[in-house]
This record gives sequence, structure tokens and C-alpha cells, in this order.
Amino acid sequence: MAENTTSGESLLFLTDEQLRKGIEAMFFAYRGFTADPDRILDGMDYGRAHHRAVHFINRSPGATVGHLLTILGVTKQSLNRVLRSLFNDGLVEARVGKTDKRERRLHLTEKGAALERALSDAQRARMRAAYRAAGPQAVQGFRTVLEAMMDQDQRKQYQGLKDKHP
Amino acid sequence: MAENTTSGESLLFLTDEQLRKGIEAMFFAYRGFTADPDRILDGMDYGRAHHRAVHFINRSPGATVGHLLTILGVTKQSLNRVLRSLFNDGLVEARVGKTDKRERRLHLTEKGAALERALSDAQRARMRAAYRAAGPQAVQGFRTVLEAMMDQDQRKQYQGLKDKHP
DNA sequence: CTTGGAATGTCAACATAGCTGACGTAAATT
DNA sequence: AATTTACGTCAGCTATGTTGACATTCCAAG
Repeated sequence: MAENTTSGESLLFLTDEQLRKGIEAMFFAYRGFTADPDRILDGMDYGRAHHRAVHFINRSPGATVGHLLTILGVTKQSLNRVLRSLFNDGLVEARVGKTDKRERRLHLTEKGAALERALSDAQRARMRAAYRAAGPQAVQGFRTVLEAMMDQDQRKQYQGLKDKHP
Repeated sequence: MAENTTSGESLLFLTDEQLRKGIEAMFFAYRGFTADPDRILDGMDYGRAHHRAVHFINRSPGATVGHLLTILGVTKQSLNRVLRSLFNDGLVEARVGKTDKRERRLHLTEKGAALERALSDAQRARMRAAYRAAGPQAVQGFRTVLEAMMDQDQRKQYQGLKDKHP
């Protein structure tokens, strides 16, 4: 074995050059990742922020505004602008909380669900193609590295994302 | 084998739920990915756009403005605003092209290189930690999936990024 | 040699999506 | 009754993107 090893394992994947390539891969891949939904949203009065809101409302129906705020990591003023337009256009509706009437539980309307479907179909199609081309083994690694790249809090939110929420 | 298979290979990794988790992983991971440089830039008069410019100028010293434009995928007006401030602050300098005098070949100054180092050190540190935690096998998969997720053009740019350019 | 087009800069105007700060209201909690 | 929480909103600012129009310089081809 001519390679530089530590405890039997090559560390060549930790060179600055390799890390740099990883950084650039993230940059270019993220562009691809958002390209298709962006194309759909372009022309409508919506943008990436609306996409994210609709995505997570669909993902956690009945989520409160506060919950959405922590997931998206933006200010309430910023989110509110987005939600307002989604309300006005009838894509999202808010139901007053049962136990706590201050809360507004968010739900997609049929129209909102349709947009969400269009957006996520496009995004999933790309993801599916990439997954299929790369194979299950690679996908496993992909997910592992991404998870390791998150902040603590983000990782928790990510992992706890199946629960319909608090 | 109790799993659903096609040509001997489980396709469970292509379910909508798996794809959705992949999408969300990209979302949260990208936040982590940019968090550290953003923290450094915050307070200076610079933002993510400056980071990207400095990164790619460092990566391909002598690159022309046009080259940078195609890599970054923004308009010249947008890039110009960024470059102007980098010039004014003495982080980047432009040398007139030897053969084609219309071109401006971009280079980092010592000061610019210092900022680039600070930013990329931070970003690489996170990447390194993630890589180390995930292991070489996972990193391989990570890169494979990301590459498959890019657009054609982006992939070419990504792959050809070692060349010091035309 | 002239001319067309390429590489670049720049002015102006605008949109999106983030931010801070301040204030208001209703409902829950103490 | 007083305080805190959840949410909304007004106002203003910043960063980064966009179009469109126009000028300069210079290479390259007719």
C-alpha cells in the first residue's frame, strides 16, 4: 500500500483540494437543486420563500406560525409577508388553535396543495434522477455527509420532521 | 429476500418519502454550509456574493470577468457592483489581458487572499468535520449524488475547475 | 482600413427577500 | 391583576438579483 494511511484508512479525502471540490460541488448542486422550482415560480408572483413555506406547511399540516419560523430561520416579518400573499391567494388557510386560541394552525388549501405538488414533483424528479444515477450506496453517503454538515439545531429539526409537530 | 427488488437491487431509496428527506437534507445542510462564512462576513460590508467572487478568483487566478460571469451565473451589473467594492477596498486587482487588451484578468491581492483564507478555512473546517464523521465511502457517495444533481453546463464548469482557465 | 461584434463598464430603475425596531391585540399563564 | 406568549403590522433599511440603454476599447474579418 503506497498511500498515506492512519489506522489503516486513507485520509486523502481530507486534503484541502478534496474539501474545496466538495464546497464547489455544494455550490453547483444547490443551483441545480433549486432550478426547476424556480422556473415554475418565475412568472407567478412567488419566489423561493413561498416554495419553502408551502413545502413545510404541506410537510407538517397544522404547524403553527412559530413552528414554521424556527424551521425556516427567518424573522416573523419576513415570513408574514409570504404568508399574507398565500392567504390572499387562497393557497394557505389558518385555523385557530383548539387548546390555545392564539395559535394559527396552517394548512394548504386544494389550490395550495396543487402548487406544492407541482413544485415538489419537479424537484423530486431531479432528485430521483440523481439518486438513480448514483445508486443506493451513494445516496446513503450523500445523506450521511449532509447530516454531518448541519448545525446541531438544524439536525434536530431535520430528524424530527416526520412528526406532525408539537 | 423480503424486499421489493428490480434486477436484484432494492429501489426503496427512490420512494417519494426518501426523496423528500433528501430535499430537506439539502435545505438544512446548505444552511450549515454557508453559516460560518456568513458569520465572518457579517459586520464587514460584504456578503455571500463577495465570498463567491473571492472564492473563484482565488481558484482561477487570472480569470476574466466574463469567465467569472458564466461560473457565478449572475448578470454583469450584479457582479460589477461586487467587483467594484472589492477593487476599491484593495482585495482584488485587474490586469489588462496580454493578448486581448479588452480583458481584465482578475487576481487577489494579499489582503484579498487573506479574506479568502479566513472564509475558506471556516468553510473547510466544517466540511472536514463532516467528511471525517462520515468517512471516505460516504464522501464518495456525497460527491457522486451532488454531481448528478447539477445541470449539464454546471457539471462541466465544476469538472473543469482545475484548469487555470482559457 | 474600415467596420462589426465582443468584452467590459456604468447609469438608472426596479423586485425579492432578508433584516431591525417599535407598537398593538388577544389569549394564556402566573 | 399583571405578565408573558403568539401573532400581526407599519416603517425603513440592506443585499442581491433583474432589465434596459449606452459608451469604450479593441480584435478580427471583409
